[in-house]
Amino acid sequence: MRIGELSERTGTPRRLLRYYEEQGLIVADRLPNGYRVYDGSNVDRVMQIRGLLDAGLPTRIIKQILPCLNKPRVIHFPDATPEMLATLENERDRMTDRIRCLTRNRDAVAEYLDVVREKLTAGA
Amino acid sequence: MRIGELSERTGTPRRLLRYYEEQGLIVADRLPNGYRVYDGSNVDRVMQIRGLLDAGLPTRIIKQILPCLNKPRVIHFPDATPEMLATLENERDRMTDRIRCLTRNRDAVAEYLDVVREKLTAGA
DNA sequence: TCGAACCCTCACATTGATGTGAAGGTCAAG
DNA sequence: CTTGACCTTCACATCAATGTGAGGGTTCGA
Repeated sequence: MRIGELSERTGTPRRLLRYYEEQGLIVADRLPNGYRVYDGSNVDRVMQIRGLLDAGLPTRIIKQILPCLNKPRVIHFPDATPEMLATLENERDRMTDRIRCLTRNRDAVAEYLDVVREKLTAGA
Repeated sequence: MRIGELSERTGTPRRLLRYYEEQGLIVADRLPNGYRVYDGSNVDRVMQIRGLLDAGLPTRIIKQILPCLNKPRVIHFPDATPEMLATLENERDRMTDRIRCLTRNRDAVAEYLDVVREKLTAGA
């Protein structure tokens, strides 16, 4: 598929798909005329990128964790330098922190909503 | 305490504490000379704000969910307009999405690290 | 009374993720 | 062969979060 279809299927502006490519998050083949071509796997990939961006991770970090997520677990050991492993461990922990923070606050919001709903139905 | 101490205790630049105040996320009393004064509760509050910012929520949203998080559950019903409730429900769901995404990816990173560590200790 | 260490406001700069549009090439259908 | 819907690159604009520093007031201890 070309960029327009990927854009539609992921709900992502073309502009951003080019940006993600520029940042090294996705790669695109090119047709002889220069058009970008993508295969189906890019849809999931873009969704994942958007989710992580939305969760506060910068592209720089996303680029580093994406290679860990390939389903056929192929580990490129040249990438597995000690620094890289330290970075990944650090990111893993930061993600855990984020999850904790989000969970705590989401639960509080949810509880608030429950209480309000209860009052409203009782009072009406 | 004044802004310097709050800054130290939260690891947050003064500049940002003033910014959060400007955005309506925290309030500060003022000494006669104009200096900001804070009490201990602001430490937790600032930490919470930073956590949420780090998790990708914009100040605009944080400002809306913070009132739900007061421990003595005091619900200001003037705030509880239908639009506000809809906003909160929407945010709650978005937070749930973020949690899911982060959890999935964190687990993948963790698993990757486990595999690499295993290979390294076995191979060395 | 002076200097250090605070505090204030104001304002401009930067960074990352985006929006937007110009100027132009490609291609299929009428 | 032209029109419309694609695509390209390039570049400037915006927005939120943050950095940085100027210019100036306050407080306290030597």
